[in-house]
Amino acid sequence: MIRIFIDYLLPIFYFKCMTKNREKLLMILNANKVPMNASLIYEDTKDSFDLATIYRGLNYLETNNYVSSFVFDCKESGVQRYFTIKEESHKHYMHCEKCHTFTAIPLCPLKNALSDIEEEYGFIVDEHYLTLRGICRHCAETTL
Amino acid sequence: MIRIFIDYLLPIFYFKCMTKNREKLLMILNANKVPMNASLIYEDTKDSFDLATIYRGLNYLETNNYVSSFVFDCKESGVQRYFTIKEESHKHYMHCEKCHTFTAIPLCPLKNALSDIEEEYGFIVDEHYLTLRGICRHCAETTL
DNA sequence: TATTTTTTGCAAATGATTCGCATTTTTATT
DNA sequence: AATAAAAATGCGAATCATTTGCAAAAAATA
Ligand SMILES: [Mn+2]
Ligand SMILES: [Mn+2]
Ligand SMILES: [Zn+2]
Ligand SMILES: [Zn+2]
Repeated sequence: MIRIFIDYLLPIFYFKCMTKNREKLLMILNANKVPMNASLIYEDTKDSFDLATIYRGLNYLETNNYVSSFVFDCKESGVQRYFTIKEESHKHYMHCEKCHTFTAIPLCPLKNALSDIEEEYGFIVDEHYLTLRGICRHCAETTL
Repeated sequence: MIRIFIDYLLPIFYFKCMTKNREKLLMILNANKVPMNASLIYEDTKDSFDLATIYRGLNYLETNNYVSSFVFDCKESGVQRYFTIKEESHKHYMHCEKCHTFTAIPLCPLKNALSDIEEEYGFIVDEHYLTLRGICRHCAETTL
């Protein structure tokens, strides 16, 4: 299997503890570039490995900073955790409730806002979660 | 039971279909002013009514626009849905991972950003979810 | 008051995620 | 390479928030 990864996003000891399964998970997330949940990944890798292994693998990858995740309540498939490869900058997403896909918002619209809030409320912000829900351009055009 | 509600936040036919239980849910949410999940409310109303009724009541109140909700993954209590009374303007919250409470962010820091995104990506934004996770002022001061 | 509709309590079902444990694979040590 | 120790996997069972079926209770309507 060919290992294609962008250096800067990988911890130094990449090959340490990187099993075939974990690597496959990374490949899938890297190939799709959109947030995927466990069952979506399971589809992608059918009969290749177990769902529990996928969950365990994703958790491992997250605690070791290869991927990050968020929970989202899709009107079609309910509340699930979605995973993405960690990139240079963190990302937020818009979710279309017609085609149920995620689209990345290239730059975080909260840059200044967060430091303002920290200053004003003395709250130390470790993480922030932002998701938009609506109708994507494509679905808006093809008026179903 | 005394009915204290702020007019503007209540649909016109407030008393229609407003059962004792649903009213109690509103009272609790209105009294606490912070996002509460079903079990939290259940504590508050112990032996008064059933957990399933709480869920059903909250769902009713949400579809009828009395309350709104979001899912949040608290490091202590996991992924749960939190409900708040609907106020004039929608609200976002900071969650402290030391005392596990929510604090409202009085004004939404996404005002302009959203219309920019709609314009740039042709995505129609129906809802947006923003939550901050960190350490609140109080917990930061009392260095545990 | 009688009839219809809605809500409730309780128990059982659901669905995403986790966990226990025996087995297999990987890593470290002779 | 062979052996011993450690970590990962598959499978099934457990967990936990939330939902649902159903019969009884309450509320709305006639
Ligand atoms: Mn969706
Ligand atoms: Mn918490
Ligand atoms: Zn779409
Ligand atoms: Zn705190």
